[in-house]
Amino acid sequence: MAIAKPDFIESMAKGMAVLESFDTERQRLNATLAAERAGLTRAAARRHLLTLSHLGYLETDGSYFWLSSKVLRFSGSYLASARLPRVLQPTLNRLAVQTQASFSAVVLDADEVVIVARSGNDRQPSSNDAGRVIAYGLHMGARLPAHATSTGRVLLAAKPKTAFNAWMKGRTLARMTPLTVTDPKVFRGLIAQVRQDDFCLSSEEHELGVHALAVPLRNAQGATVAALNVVTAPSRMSPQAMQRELLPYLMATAHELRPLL
Amino acid sequence: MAIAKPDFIESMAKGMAVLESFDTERQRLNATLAAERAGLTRAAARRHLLTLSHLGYLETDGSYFWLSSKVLRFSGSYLASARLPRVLQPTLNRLAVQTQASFSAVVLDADEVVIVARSGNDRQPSSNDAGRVIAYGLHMGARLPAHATSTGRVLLAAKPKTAFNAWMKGRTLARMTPLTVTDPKVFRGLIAQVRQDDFCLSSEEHELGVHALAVPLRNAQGATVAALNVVTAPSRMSPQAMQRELLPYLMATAHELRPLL
DNA sequence: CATTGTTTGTGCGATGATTGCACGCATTGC
DNA sequence: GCAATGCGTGCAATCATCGCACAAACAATG
Repeated sequence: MAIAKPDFIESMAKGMAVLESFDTERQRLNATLAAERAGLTRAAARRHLLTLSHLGYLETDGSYFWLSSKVLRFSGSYLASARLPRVLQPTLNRLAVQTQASFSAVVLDADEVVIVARSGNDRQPSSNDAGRVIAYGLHMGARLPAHATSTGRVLLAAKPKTAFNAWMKGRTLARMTPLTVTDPKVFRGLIAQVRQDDFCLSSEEHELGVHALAVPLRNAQGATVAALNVVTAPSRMSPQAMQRELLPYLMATAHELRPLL
Repeated sequence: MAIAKPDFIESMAKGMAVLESFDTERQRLNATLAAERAGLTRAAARRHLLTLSHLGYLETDGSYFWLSSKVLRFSGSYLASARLPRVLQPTLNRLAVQTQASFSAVVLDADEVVIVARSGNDRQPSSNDAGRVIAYGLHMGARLPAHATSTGRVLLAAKPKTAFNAWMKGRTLARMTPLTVTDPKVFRGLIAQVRQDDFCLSSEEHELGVHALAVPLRNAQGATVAALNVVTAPSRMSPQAMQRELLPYLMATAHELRPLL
């Protein structure tokens, strides 16, 4: 690696790697753990952790570190600036009121989908106060594996064939539940089906007890810019019923949004 | 400044300053603009911008840069990990259903409040489809000036007197609307009132056409850890009606949440 | 169209921030 | 009580980073 890269600040990249090493699974890290997750030496990791906590992005008890609410600053700015969430959020709110279900809009980032707008209760309506929580962890900014989600498949199906093949190349499809499709051949078939149907129904492939139905969101030029889905519990609605009752809402919404995207 | 600071990585701080220079007002920046906002030389700013866009946090057309959806990764991790939003979000969702109003939970960060959980429609119920949008920009991670918001005042009132005095010292209270209280003396009086009442009603001081009512959220040890508020339009509900009809919900919720915080 | 002024991209050598080793201290387990 | 493991942190070498300064692109003006 002889070439100089004066336009790439290494310690910045290391710092971001440290910040990224805090994820949904590992929420509290010390220098040693952060080092191995971020691929740095312990000393470097520690210094970056200290820097980030000085800047207010991390909190610490002296040896362990965790994310502070200051990191929400970035999502706040993104949500205020990006066209997509601004346009989608009010529509999703309306859908939630109309249908009493939970909706998410997502974009694809590498092999995961990222939730950029979200609405609805995470609880099933019920007579008592609580109701059962469905679909854990579906908050703004949450990342889910593309191959095991209805929205991910819709977005993968929207890729040009060559890009999709490149995406598939050498990839193993992680099993999330006993129902996850992990065989590449079967998976390619599913994607082909999505291309035909222009929607995707995925039953308990990402999380047991959750059905999801997704459609692509296209802009006026016909490019798919996001995917919209709705989730329900199988106990509440069969996949067939879901398709019959909720697909029209999704499609109508996609159509409405088209000139705005 | 002869002392060495081996535990503070300067370029990391610069990079974060660059990332922070994208905010709600200025969403697209080139090297020159980012430099002056972040307080760096143009060359340094450019290199950090390029690095951040290589890492996927920014998008660029070659000369201008803007935040990409990847920044949601941090808020996603935070929301999944932090106790506060995890506990509050379901409760806020329930409140929104019960009352048809909009609720936010916030924490204090320096002189701003940060929204860490949020629920409800941003539109007034109405016969036609749209309804009027109230309270713009109240999304997750949004930051509002503490002195002009009901929640901010509740959190300031919860500070120990000495800490509050330190906060006030030399501060000018920015005028957000014609109704914003900007006189320090009057403001101190308001805070004293909040200490007595244990709630705060703020009418159109942050944004015209928005009333807000807030209560503190305390944990089992009695420490105030966040504030919860509800917003409505004055046309829909007078401040008095708001206090009469919604304050009981807020107080009951604060009481319920107490053992969970 | 020429000219001047302004903004932007980037090579380069100097500089000092960054690095990782290595040591000493704290803590745990036997 | 001793070994073993983990952790914090000087220190000097080094190499990434810095900002200058120039070139190129572009804009405005005569």
